[in-house]
Amino acid sequence: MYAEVIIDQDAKALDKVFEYIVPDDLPARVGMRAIVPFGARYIQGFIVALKENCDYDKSKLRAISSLVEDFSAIKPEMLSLMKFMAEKYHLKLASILRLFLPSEMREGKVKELFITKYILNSEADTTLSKSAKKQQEIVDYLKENLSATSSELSEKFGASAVKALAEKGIILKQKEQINRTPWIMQEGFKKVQLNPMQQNAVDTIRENKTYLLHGVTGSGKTEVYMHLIEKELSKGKNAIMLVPEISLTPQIMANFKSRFGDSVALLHSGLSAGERFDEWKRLFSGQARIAIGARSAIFAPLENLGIIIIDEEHEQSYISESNPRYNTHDIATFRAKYNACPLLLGSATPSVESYEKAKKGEYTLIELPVRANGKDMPKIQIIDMINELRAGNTGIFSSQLVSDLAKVINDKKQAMIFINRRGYASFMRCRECGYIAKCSDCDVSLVYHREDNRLKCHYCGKQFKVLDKCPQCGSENIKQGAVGTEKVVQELRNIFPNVKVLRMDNDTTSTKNAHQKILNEFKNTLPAILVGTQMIAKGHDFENVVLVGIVDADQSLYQTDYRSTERTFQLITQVSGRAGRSQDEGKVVLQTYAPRHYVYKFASNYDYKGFFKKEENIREVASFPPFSRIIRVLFADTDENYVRDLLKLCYNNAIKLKEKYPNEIIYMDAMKSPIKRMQNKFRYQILMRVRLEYADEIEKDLFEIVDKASKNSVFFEINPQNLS
DNA sequence: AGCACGCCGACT
DNA sequence: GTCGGCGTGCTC
Repeated sequence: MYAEVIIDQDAKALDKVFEYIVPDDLPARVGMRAIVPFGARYIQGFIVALKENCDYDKSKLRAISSLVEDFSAIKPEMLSLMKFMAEKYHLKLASILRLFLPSEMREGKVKELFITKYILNSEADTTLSKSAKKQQEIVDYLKENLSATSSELSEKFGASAVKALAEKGIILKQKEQINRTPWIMQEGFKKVQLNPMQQNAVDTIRENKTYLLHGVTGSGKTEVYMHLIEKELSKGKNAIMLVPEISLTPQIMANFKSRFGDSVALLHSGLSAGERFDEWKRLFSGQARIAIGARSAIFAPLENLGIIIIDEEHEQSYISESNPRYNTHDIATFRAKYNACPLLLGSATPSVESYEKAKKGEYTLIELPVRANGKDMPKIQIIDMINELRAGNTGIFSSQLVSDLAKVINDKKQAMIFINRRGYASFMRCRECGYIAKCSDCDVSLVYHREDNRLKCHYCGKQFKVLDKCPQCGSENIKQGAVGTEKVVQELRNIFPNVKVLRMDNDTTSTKNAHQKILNEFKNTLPAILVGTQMIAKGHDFENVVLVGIVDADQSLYQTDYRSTERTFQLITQVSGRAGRSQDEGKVVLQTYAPRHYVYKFASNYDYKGFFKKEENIREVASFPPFSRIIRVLFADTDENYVRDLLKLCYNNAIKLKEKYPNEIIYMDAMKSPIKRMQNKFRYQILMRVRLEYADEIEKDLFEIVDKASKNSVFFEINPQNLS
């Protein structure tokens, strides 16, 4: 018997199958980890196939030395998934397999998945010498209790006595798989009665299809998820539910725990490596049957899936941006298909990509158009900041926002101020007329680069001189810049010196429980103002928040990628949902320098469909995804000359694709990456935008060209989230 | 990734 | 003369 083995090393030269002889007495099975001789040393590998014949030169074959565990850590589904991912993302096999195992099991670490128990050997003579007191105690103990775990015995009577008895054959080792605990619904949670629309959603979602659940904020999507999971569990199936990391708040986790008890495994960033492994183990052994977690939970070692749910499906965090790069939607689609189960994507603001698929019939659209509590969404008032400027207000806050804040404080209520600041890119804007510097070729905003004092397009690499005069109105008051959280807090304290102002952003939440601390303090203070970034946008329901201020909404609008408008819409909708959660009517004040931009019109009316239609049209006309595909090949290495040469070589070959696909390649160029150096690696890239019809073929050709030229240092990205 | 083999410079 | 620099190539 021969085995195909993938060496557990993340190197391109080793990214292939190696063949080994399986010794006759070795109980090797597909999916097991094995130790194999490799060159001059022994290393770990994964057995991905077993076969009767070998393809490699027989005389050169060596034999597997040993197995790491006596079970298959990689299940058949995951091996298929590995092939799928390798093909789709052009990733190394070993780097994919590593995603499937918790870090505790990585690189030689052997983990017990079974409890070792001891029982008395009924055939052995149990008479012991009088001096062996401890051993006698163990025998008596086992007579009483029939079996005990090895750790229990060692702890009570000492490891040496256990060992001695085992050697004499008086007690026997037994490996017992961790018991599958039946799913028991826990008491102590109130089962919510679904409204007819929710019930309809639950009833509809049962086929092996992808469903897009478009439910407005507060429409009770989570209840639908819970009912669906319950339904599948009662059929004996298992479930995966993905949520953005940020929504894995303690309250939400407690909710699921009380509802599903021990059958739920929660995978969140707060777990230590050991805890993470324990949860993995519970899923692997069938003890836990629901995996809830952020992106990587899609790789949960569950079989027999009954449903996969992706909540807030539009969230960026579902796309892995560091290698191995993958898109959770693709993985979920694969697993749902493999398990012949439904895939449910839920969102109040679906991504344009997903909604487009629903429109084309690829996904089945289900809508929850009303809030479960029957309340309207808070009213959104758009404030034209250019008018404020003209009126002589050069501050951060509009007079409307200041007076609304004053009222909130007077009423002893709370407000949230949301600052839309993502990344460090900043754009150049005319303070008089609101003009934004844009690329002449790409219709995306230019980014100001301080080092060389130039404006650059992150899509095509084209550079422009910094403007000293607005080309639209001639004003010289044109600057680049964004407002920071600190500045907002400072100004609030100036205006309202006696009011508690809390700040929540990356800087203030770096320590472990800072997050919760700030939220608790906010919750217990009346009146109070919470200032924050994306972080405060979701999940937290404070019943006393009656006002939400969005300062500088344009920040995400003028970021340099085609998804920025979409993101702005999503953000406004999400942030607005924070106001007026209880009996009081809420209000949102949205400040912008571009009040007539379509995104504000649609967002302020909560008109997702209208927004989608407009956005879809723009993308189609401009040939951006989902009507095209963006391919980015990133070259990164510590040796700048090496990467530059590599880029040149690849580009010179890739340019020939233009002849092969004259009408399919919309755009193609090579350039330095916007962030030229990262982690001591110099970064260059080839950027392409191609039509969908031949996108797969072009991608494949590109893979081939790059593979031929390089041993390493190359990463591929499809429709990247950002181009840094 | 590691490790061996291999062909040119300054050292006991 | 040789110890060792790391370039190139291979590992089933």
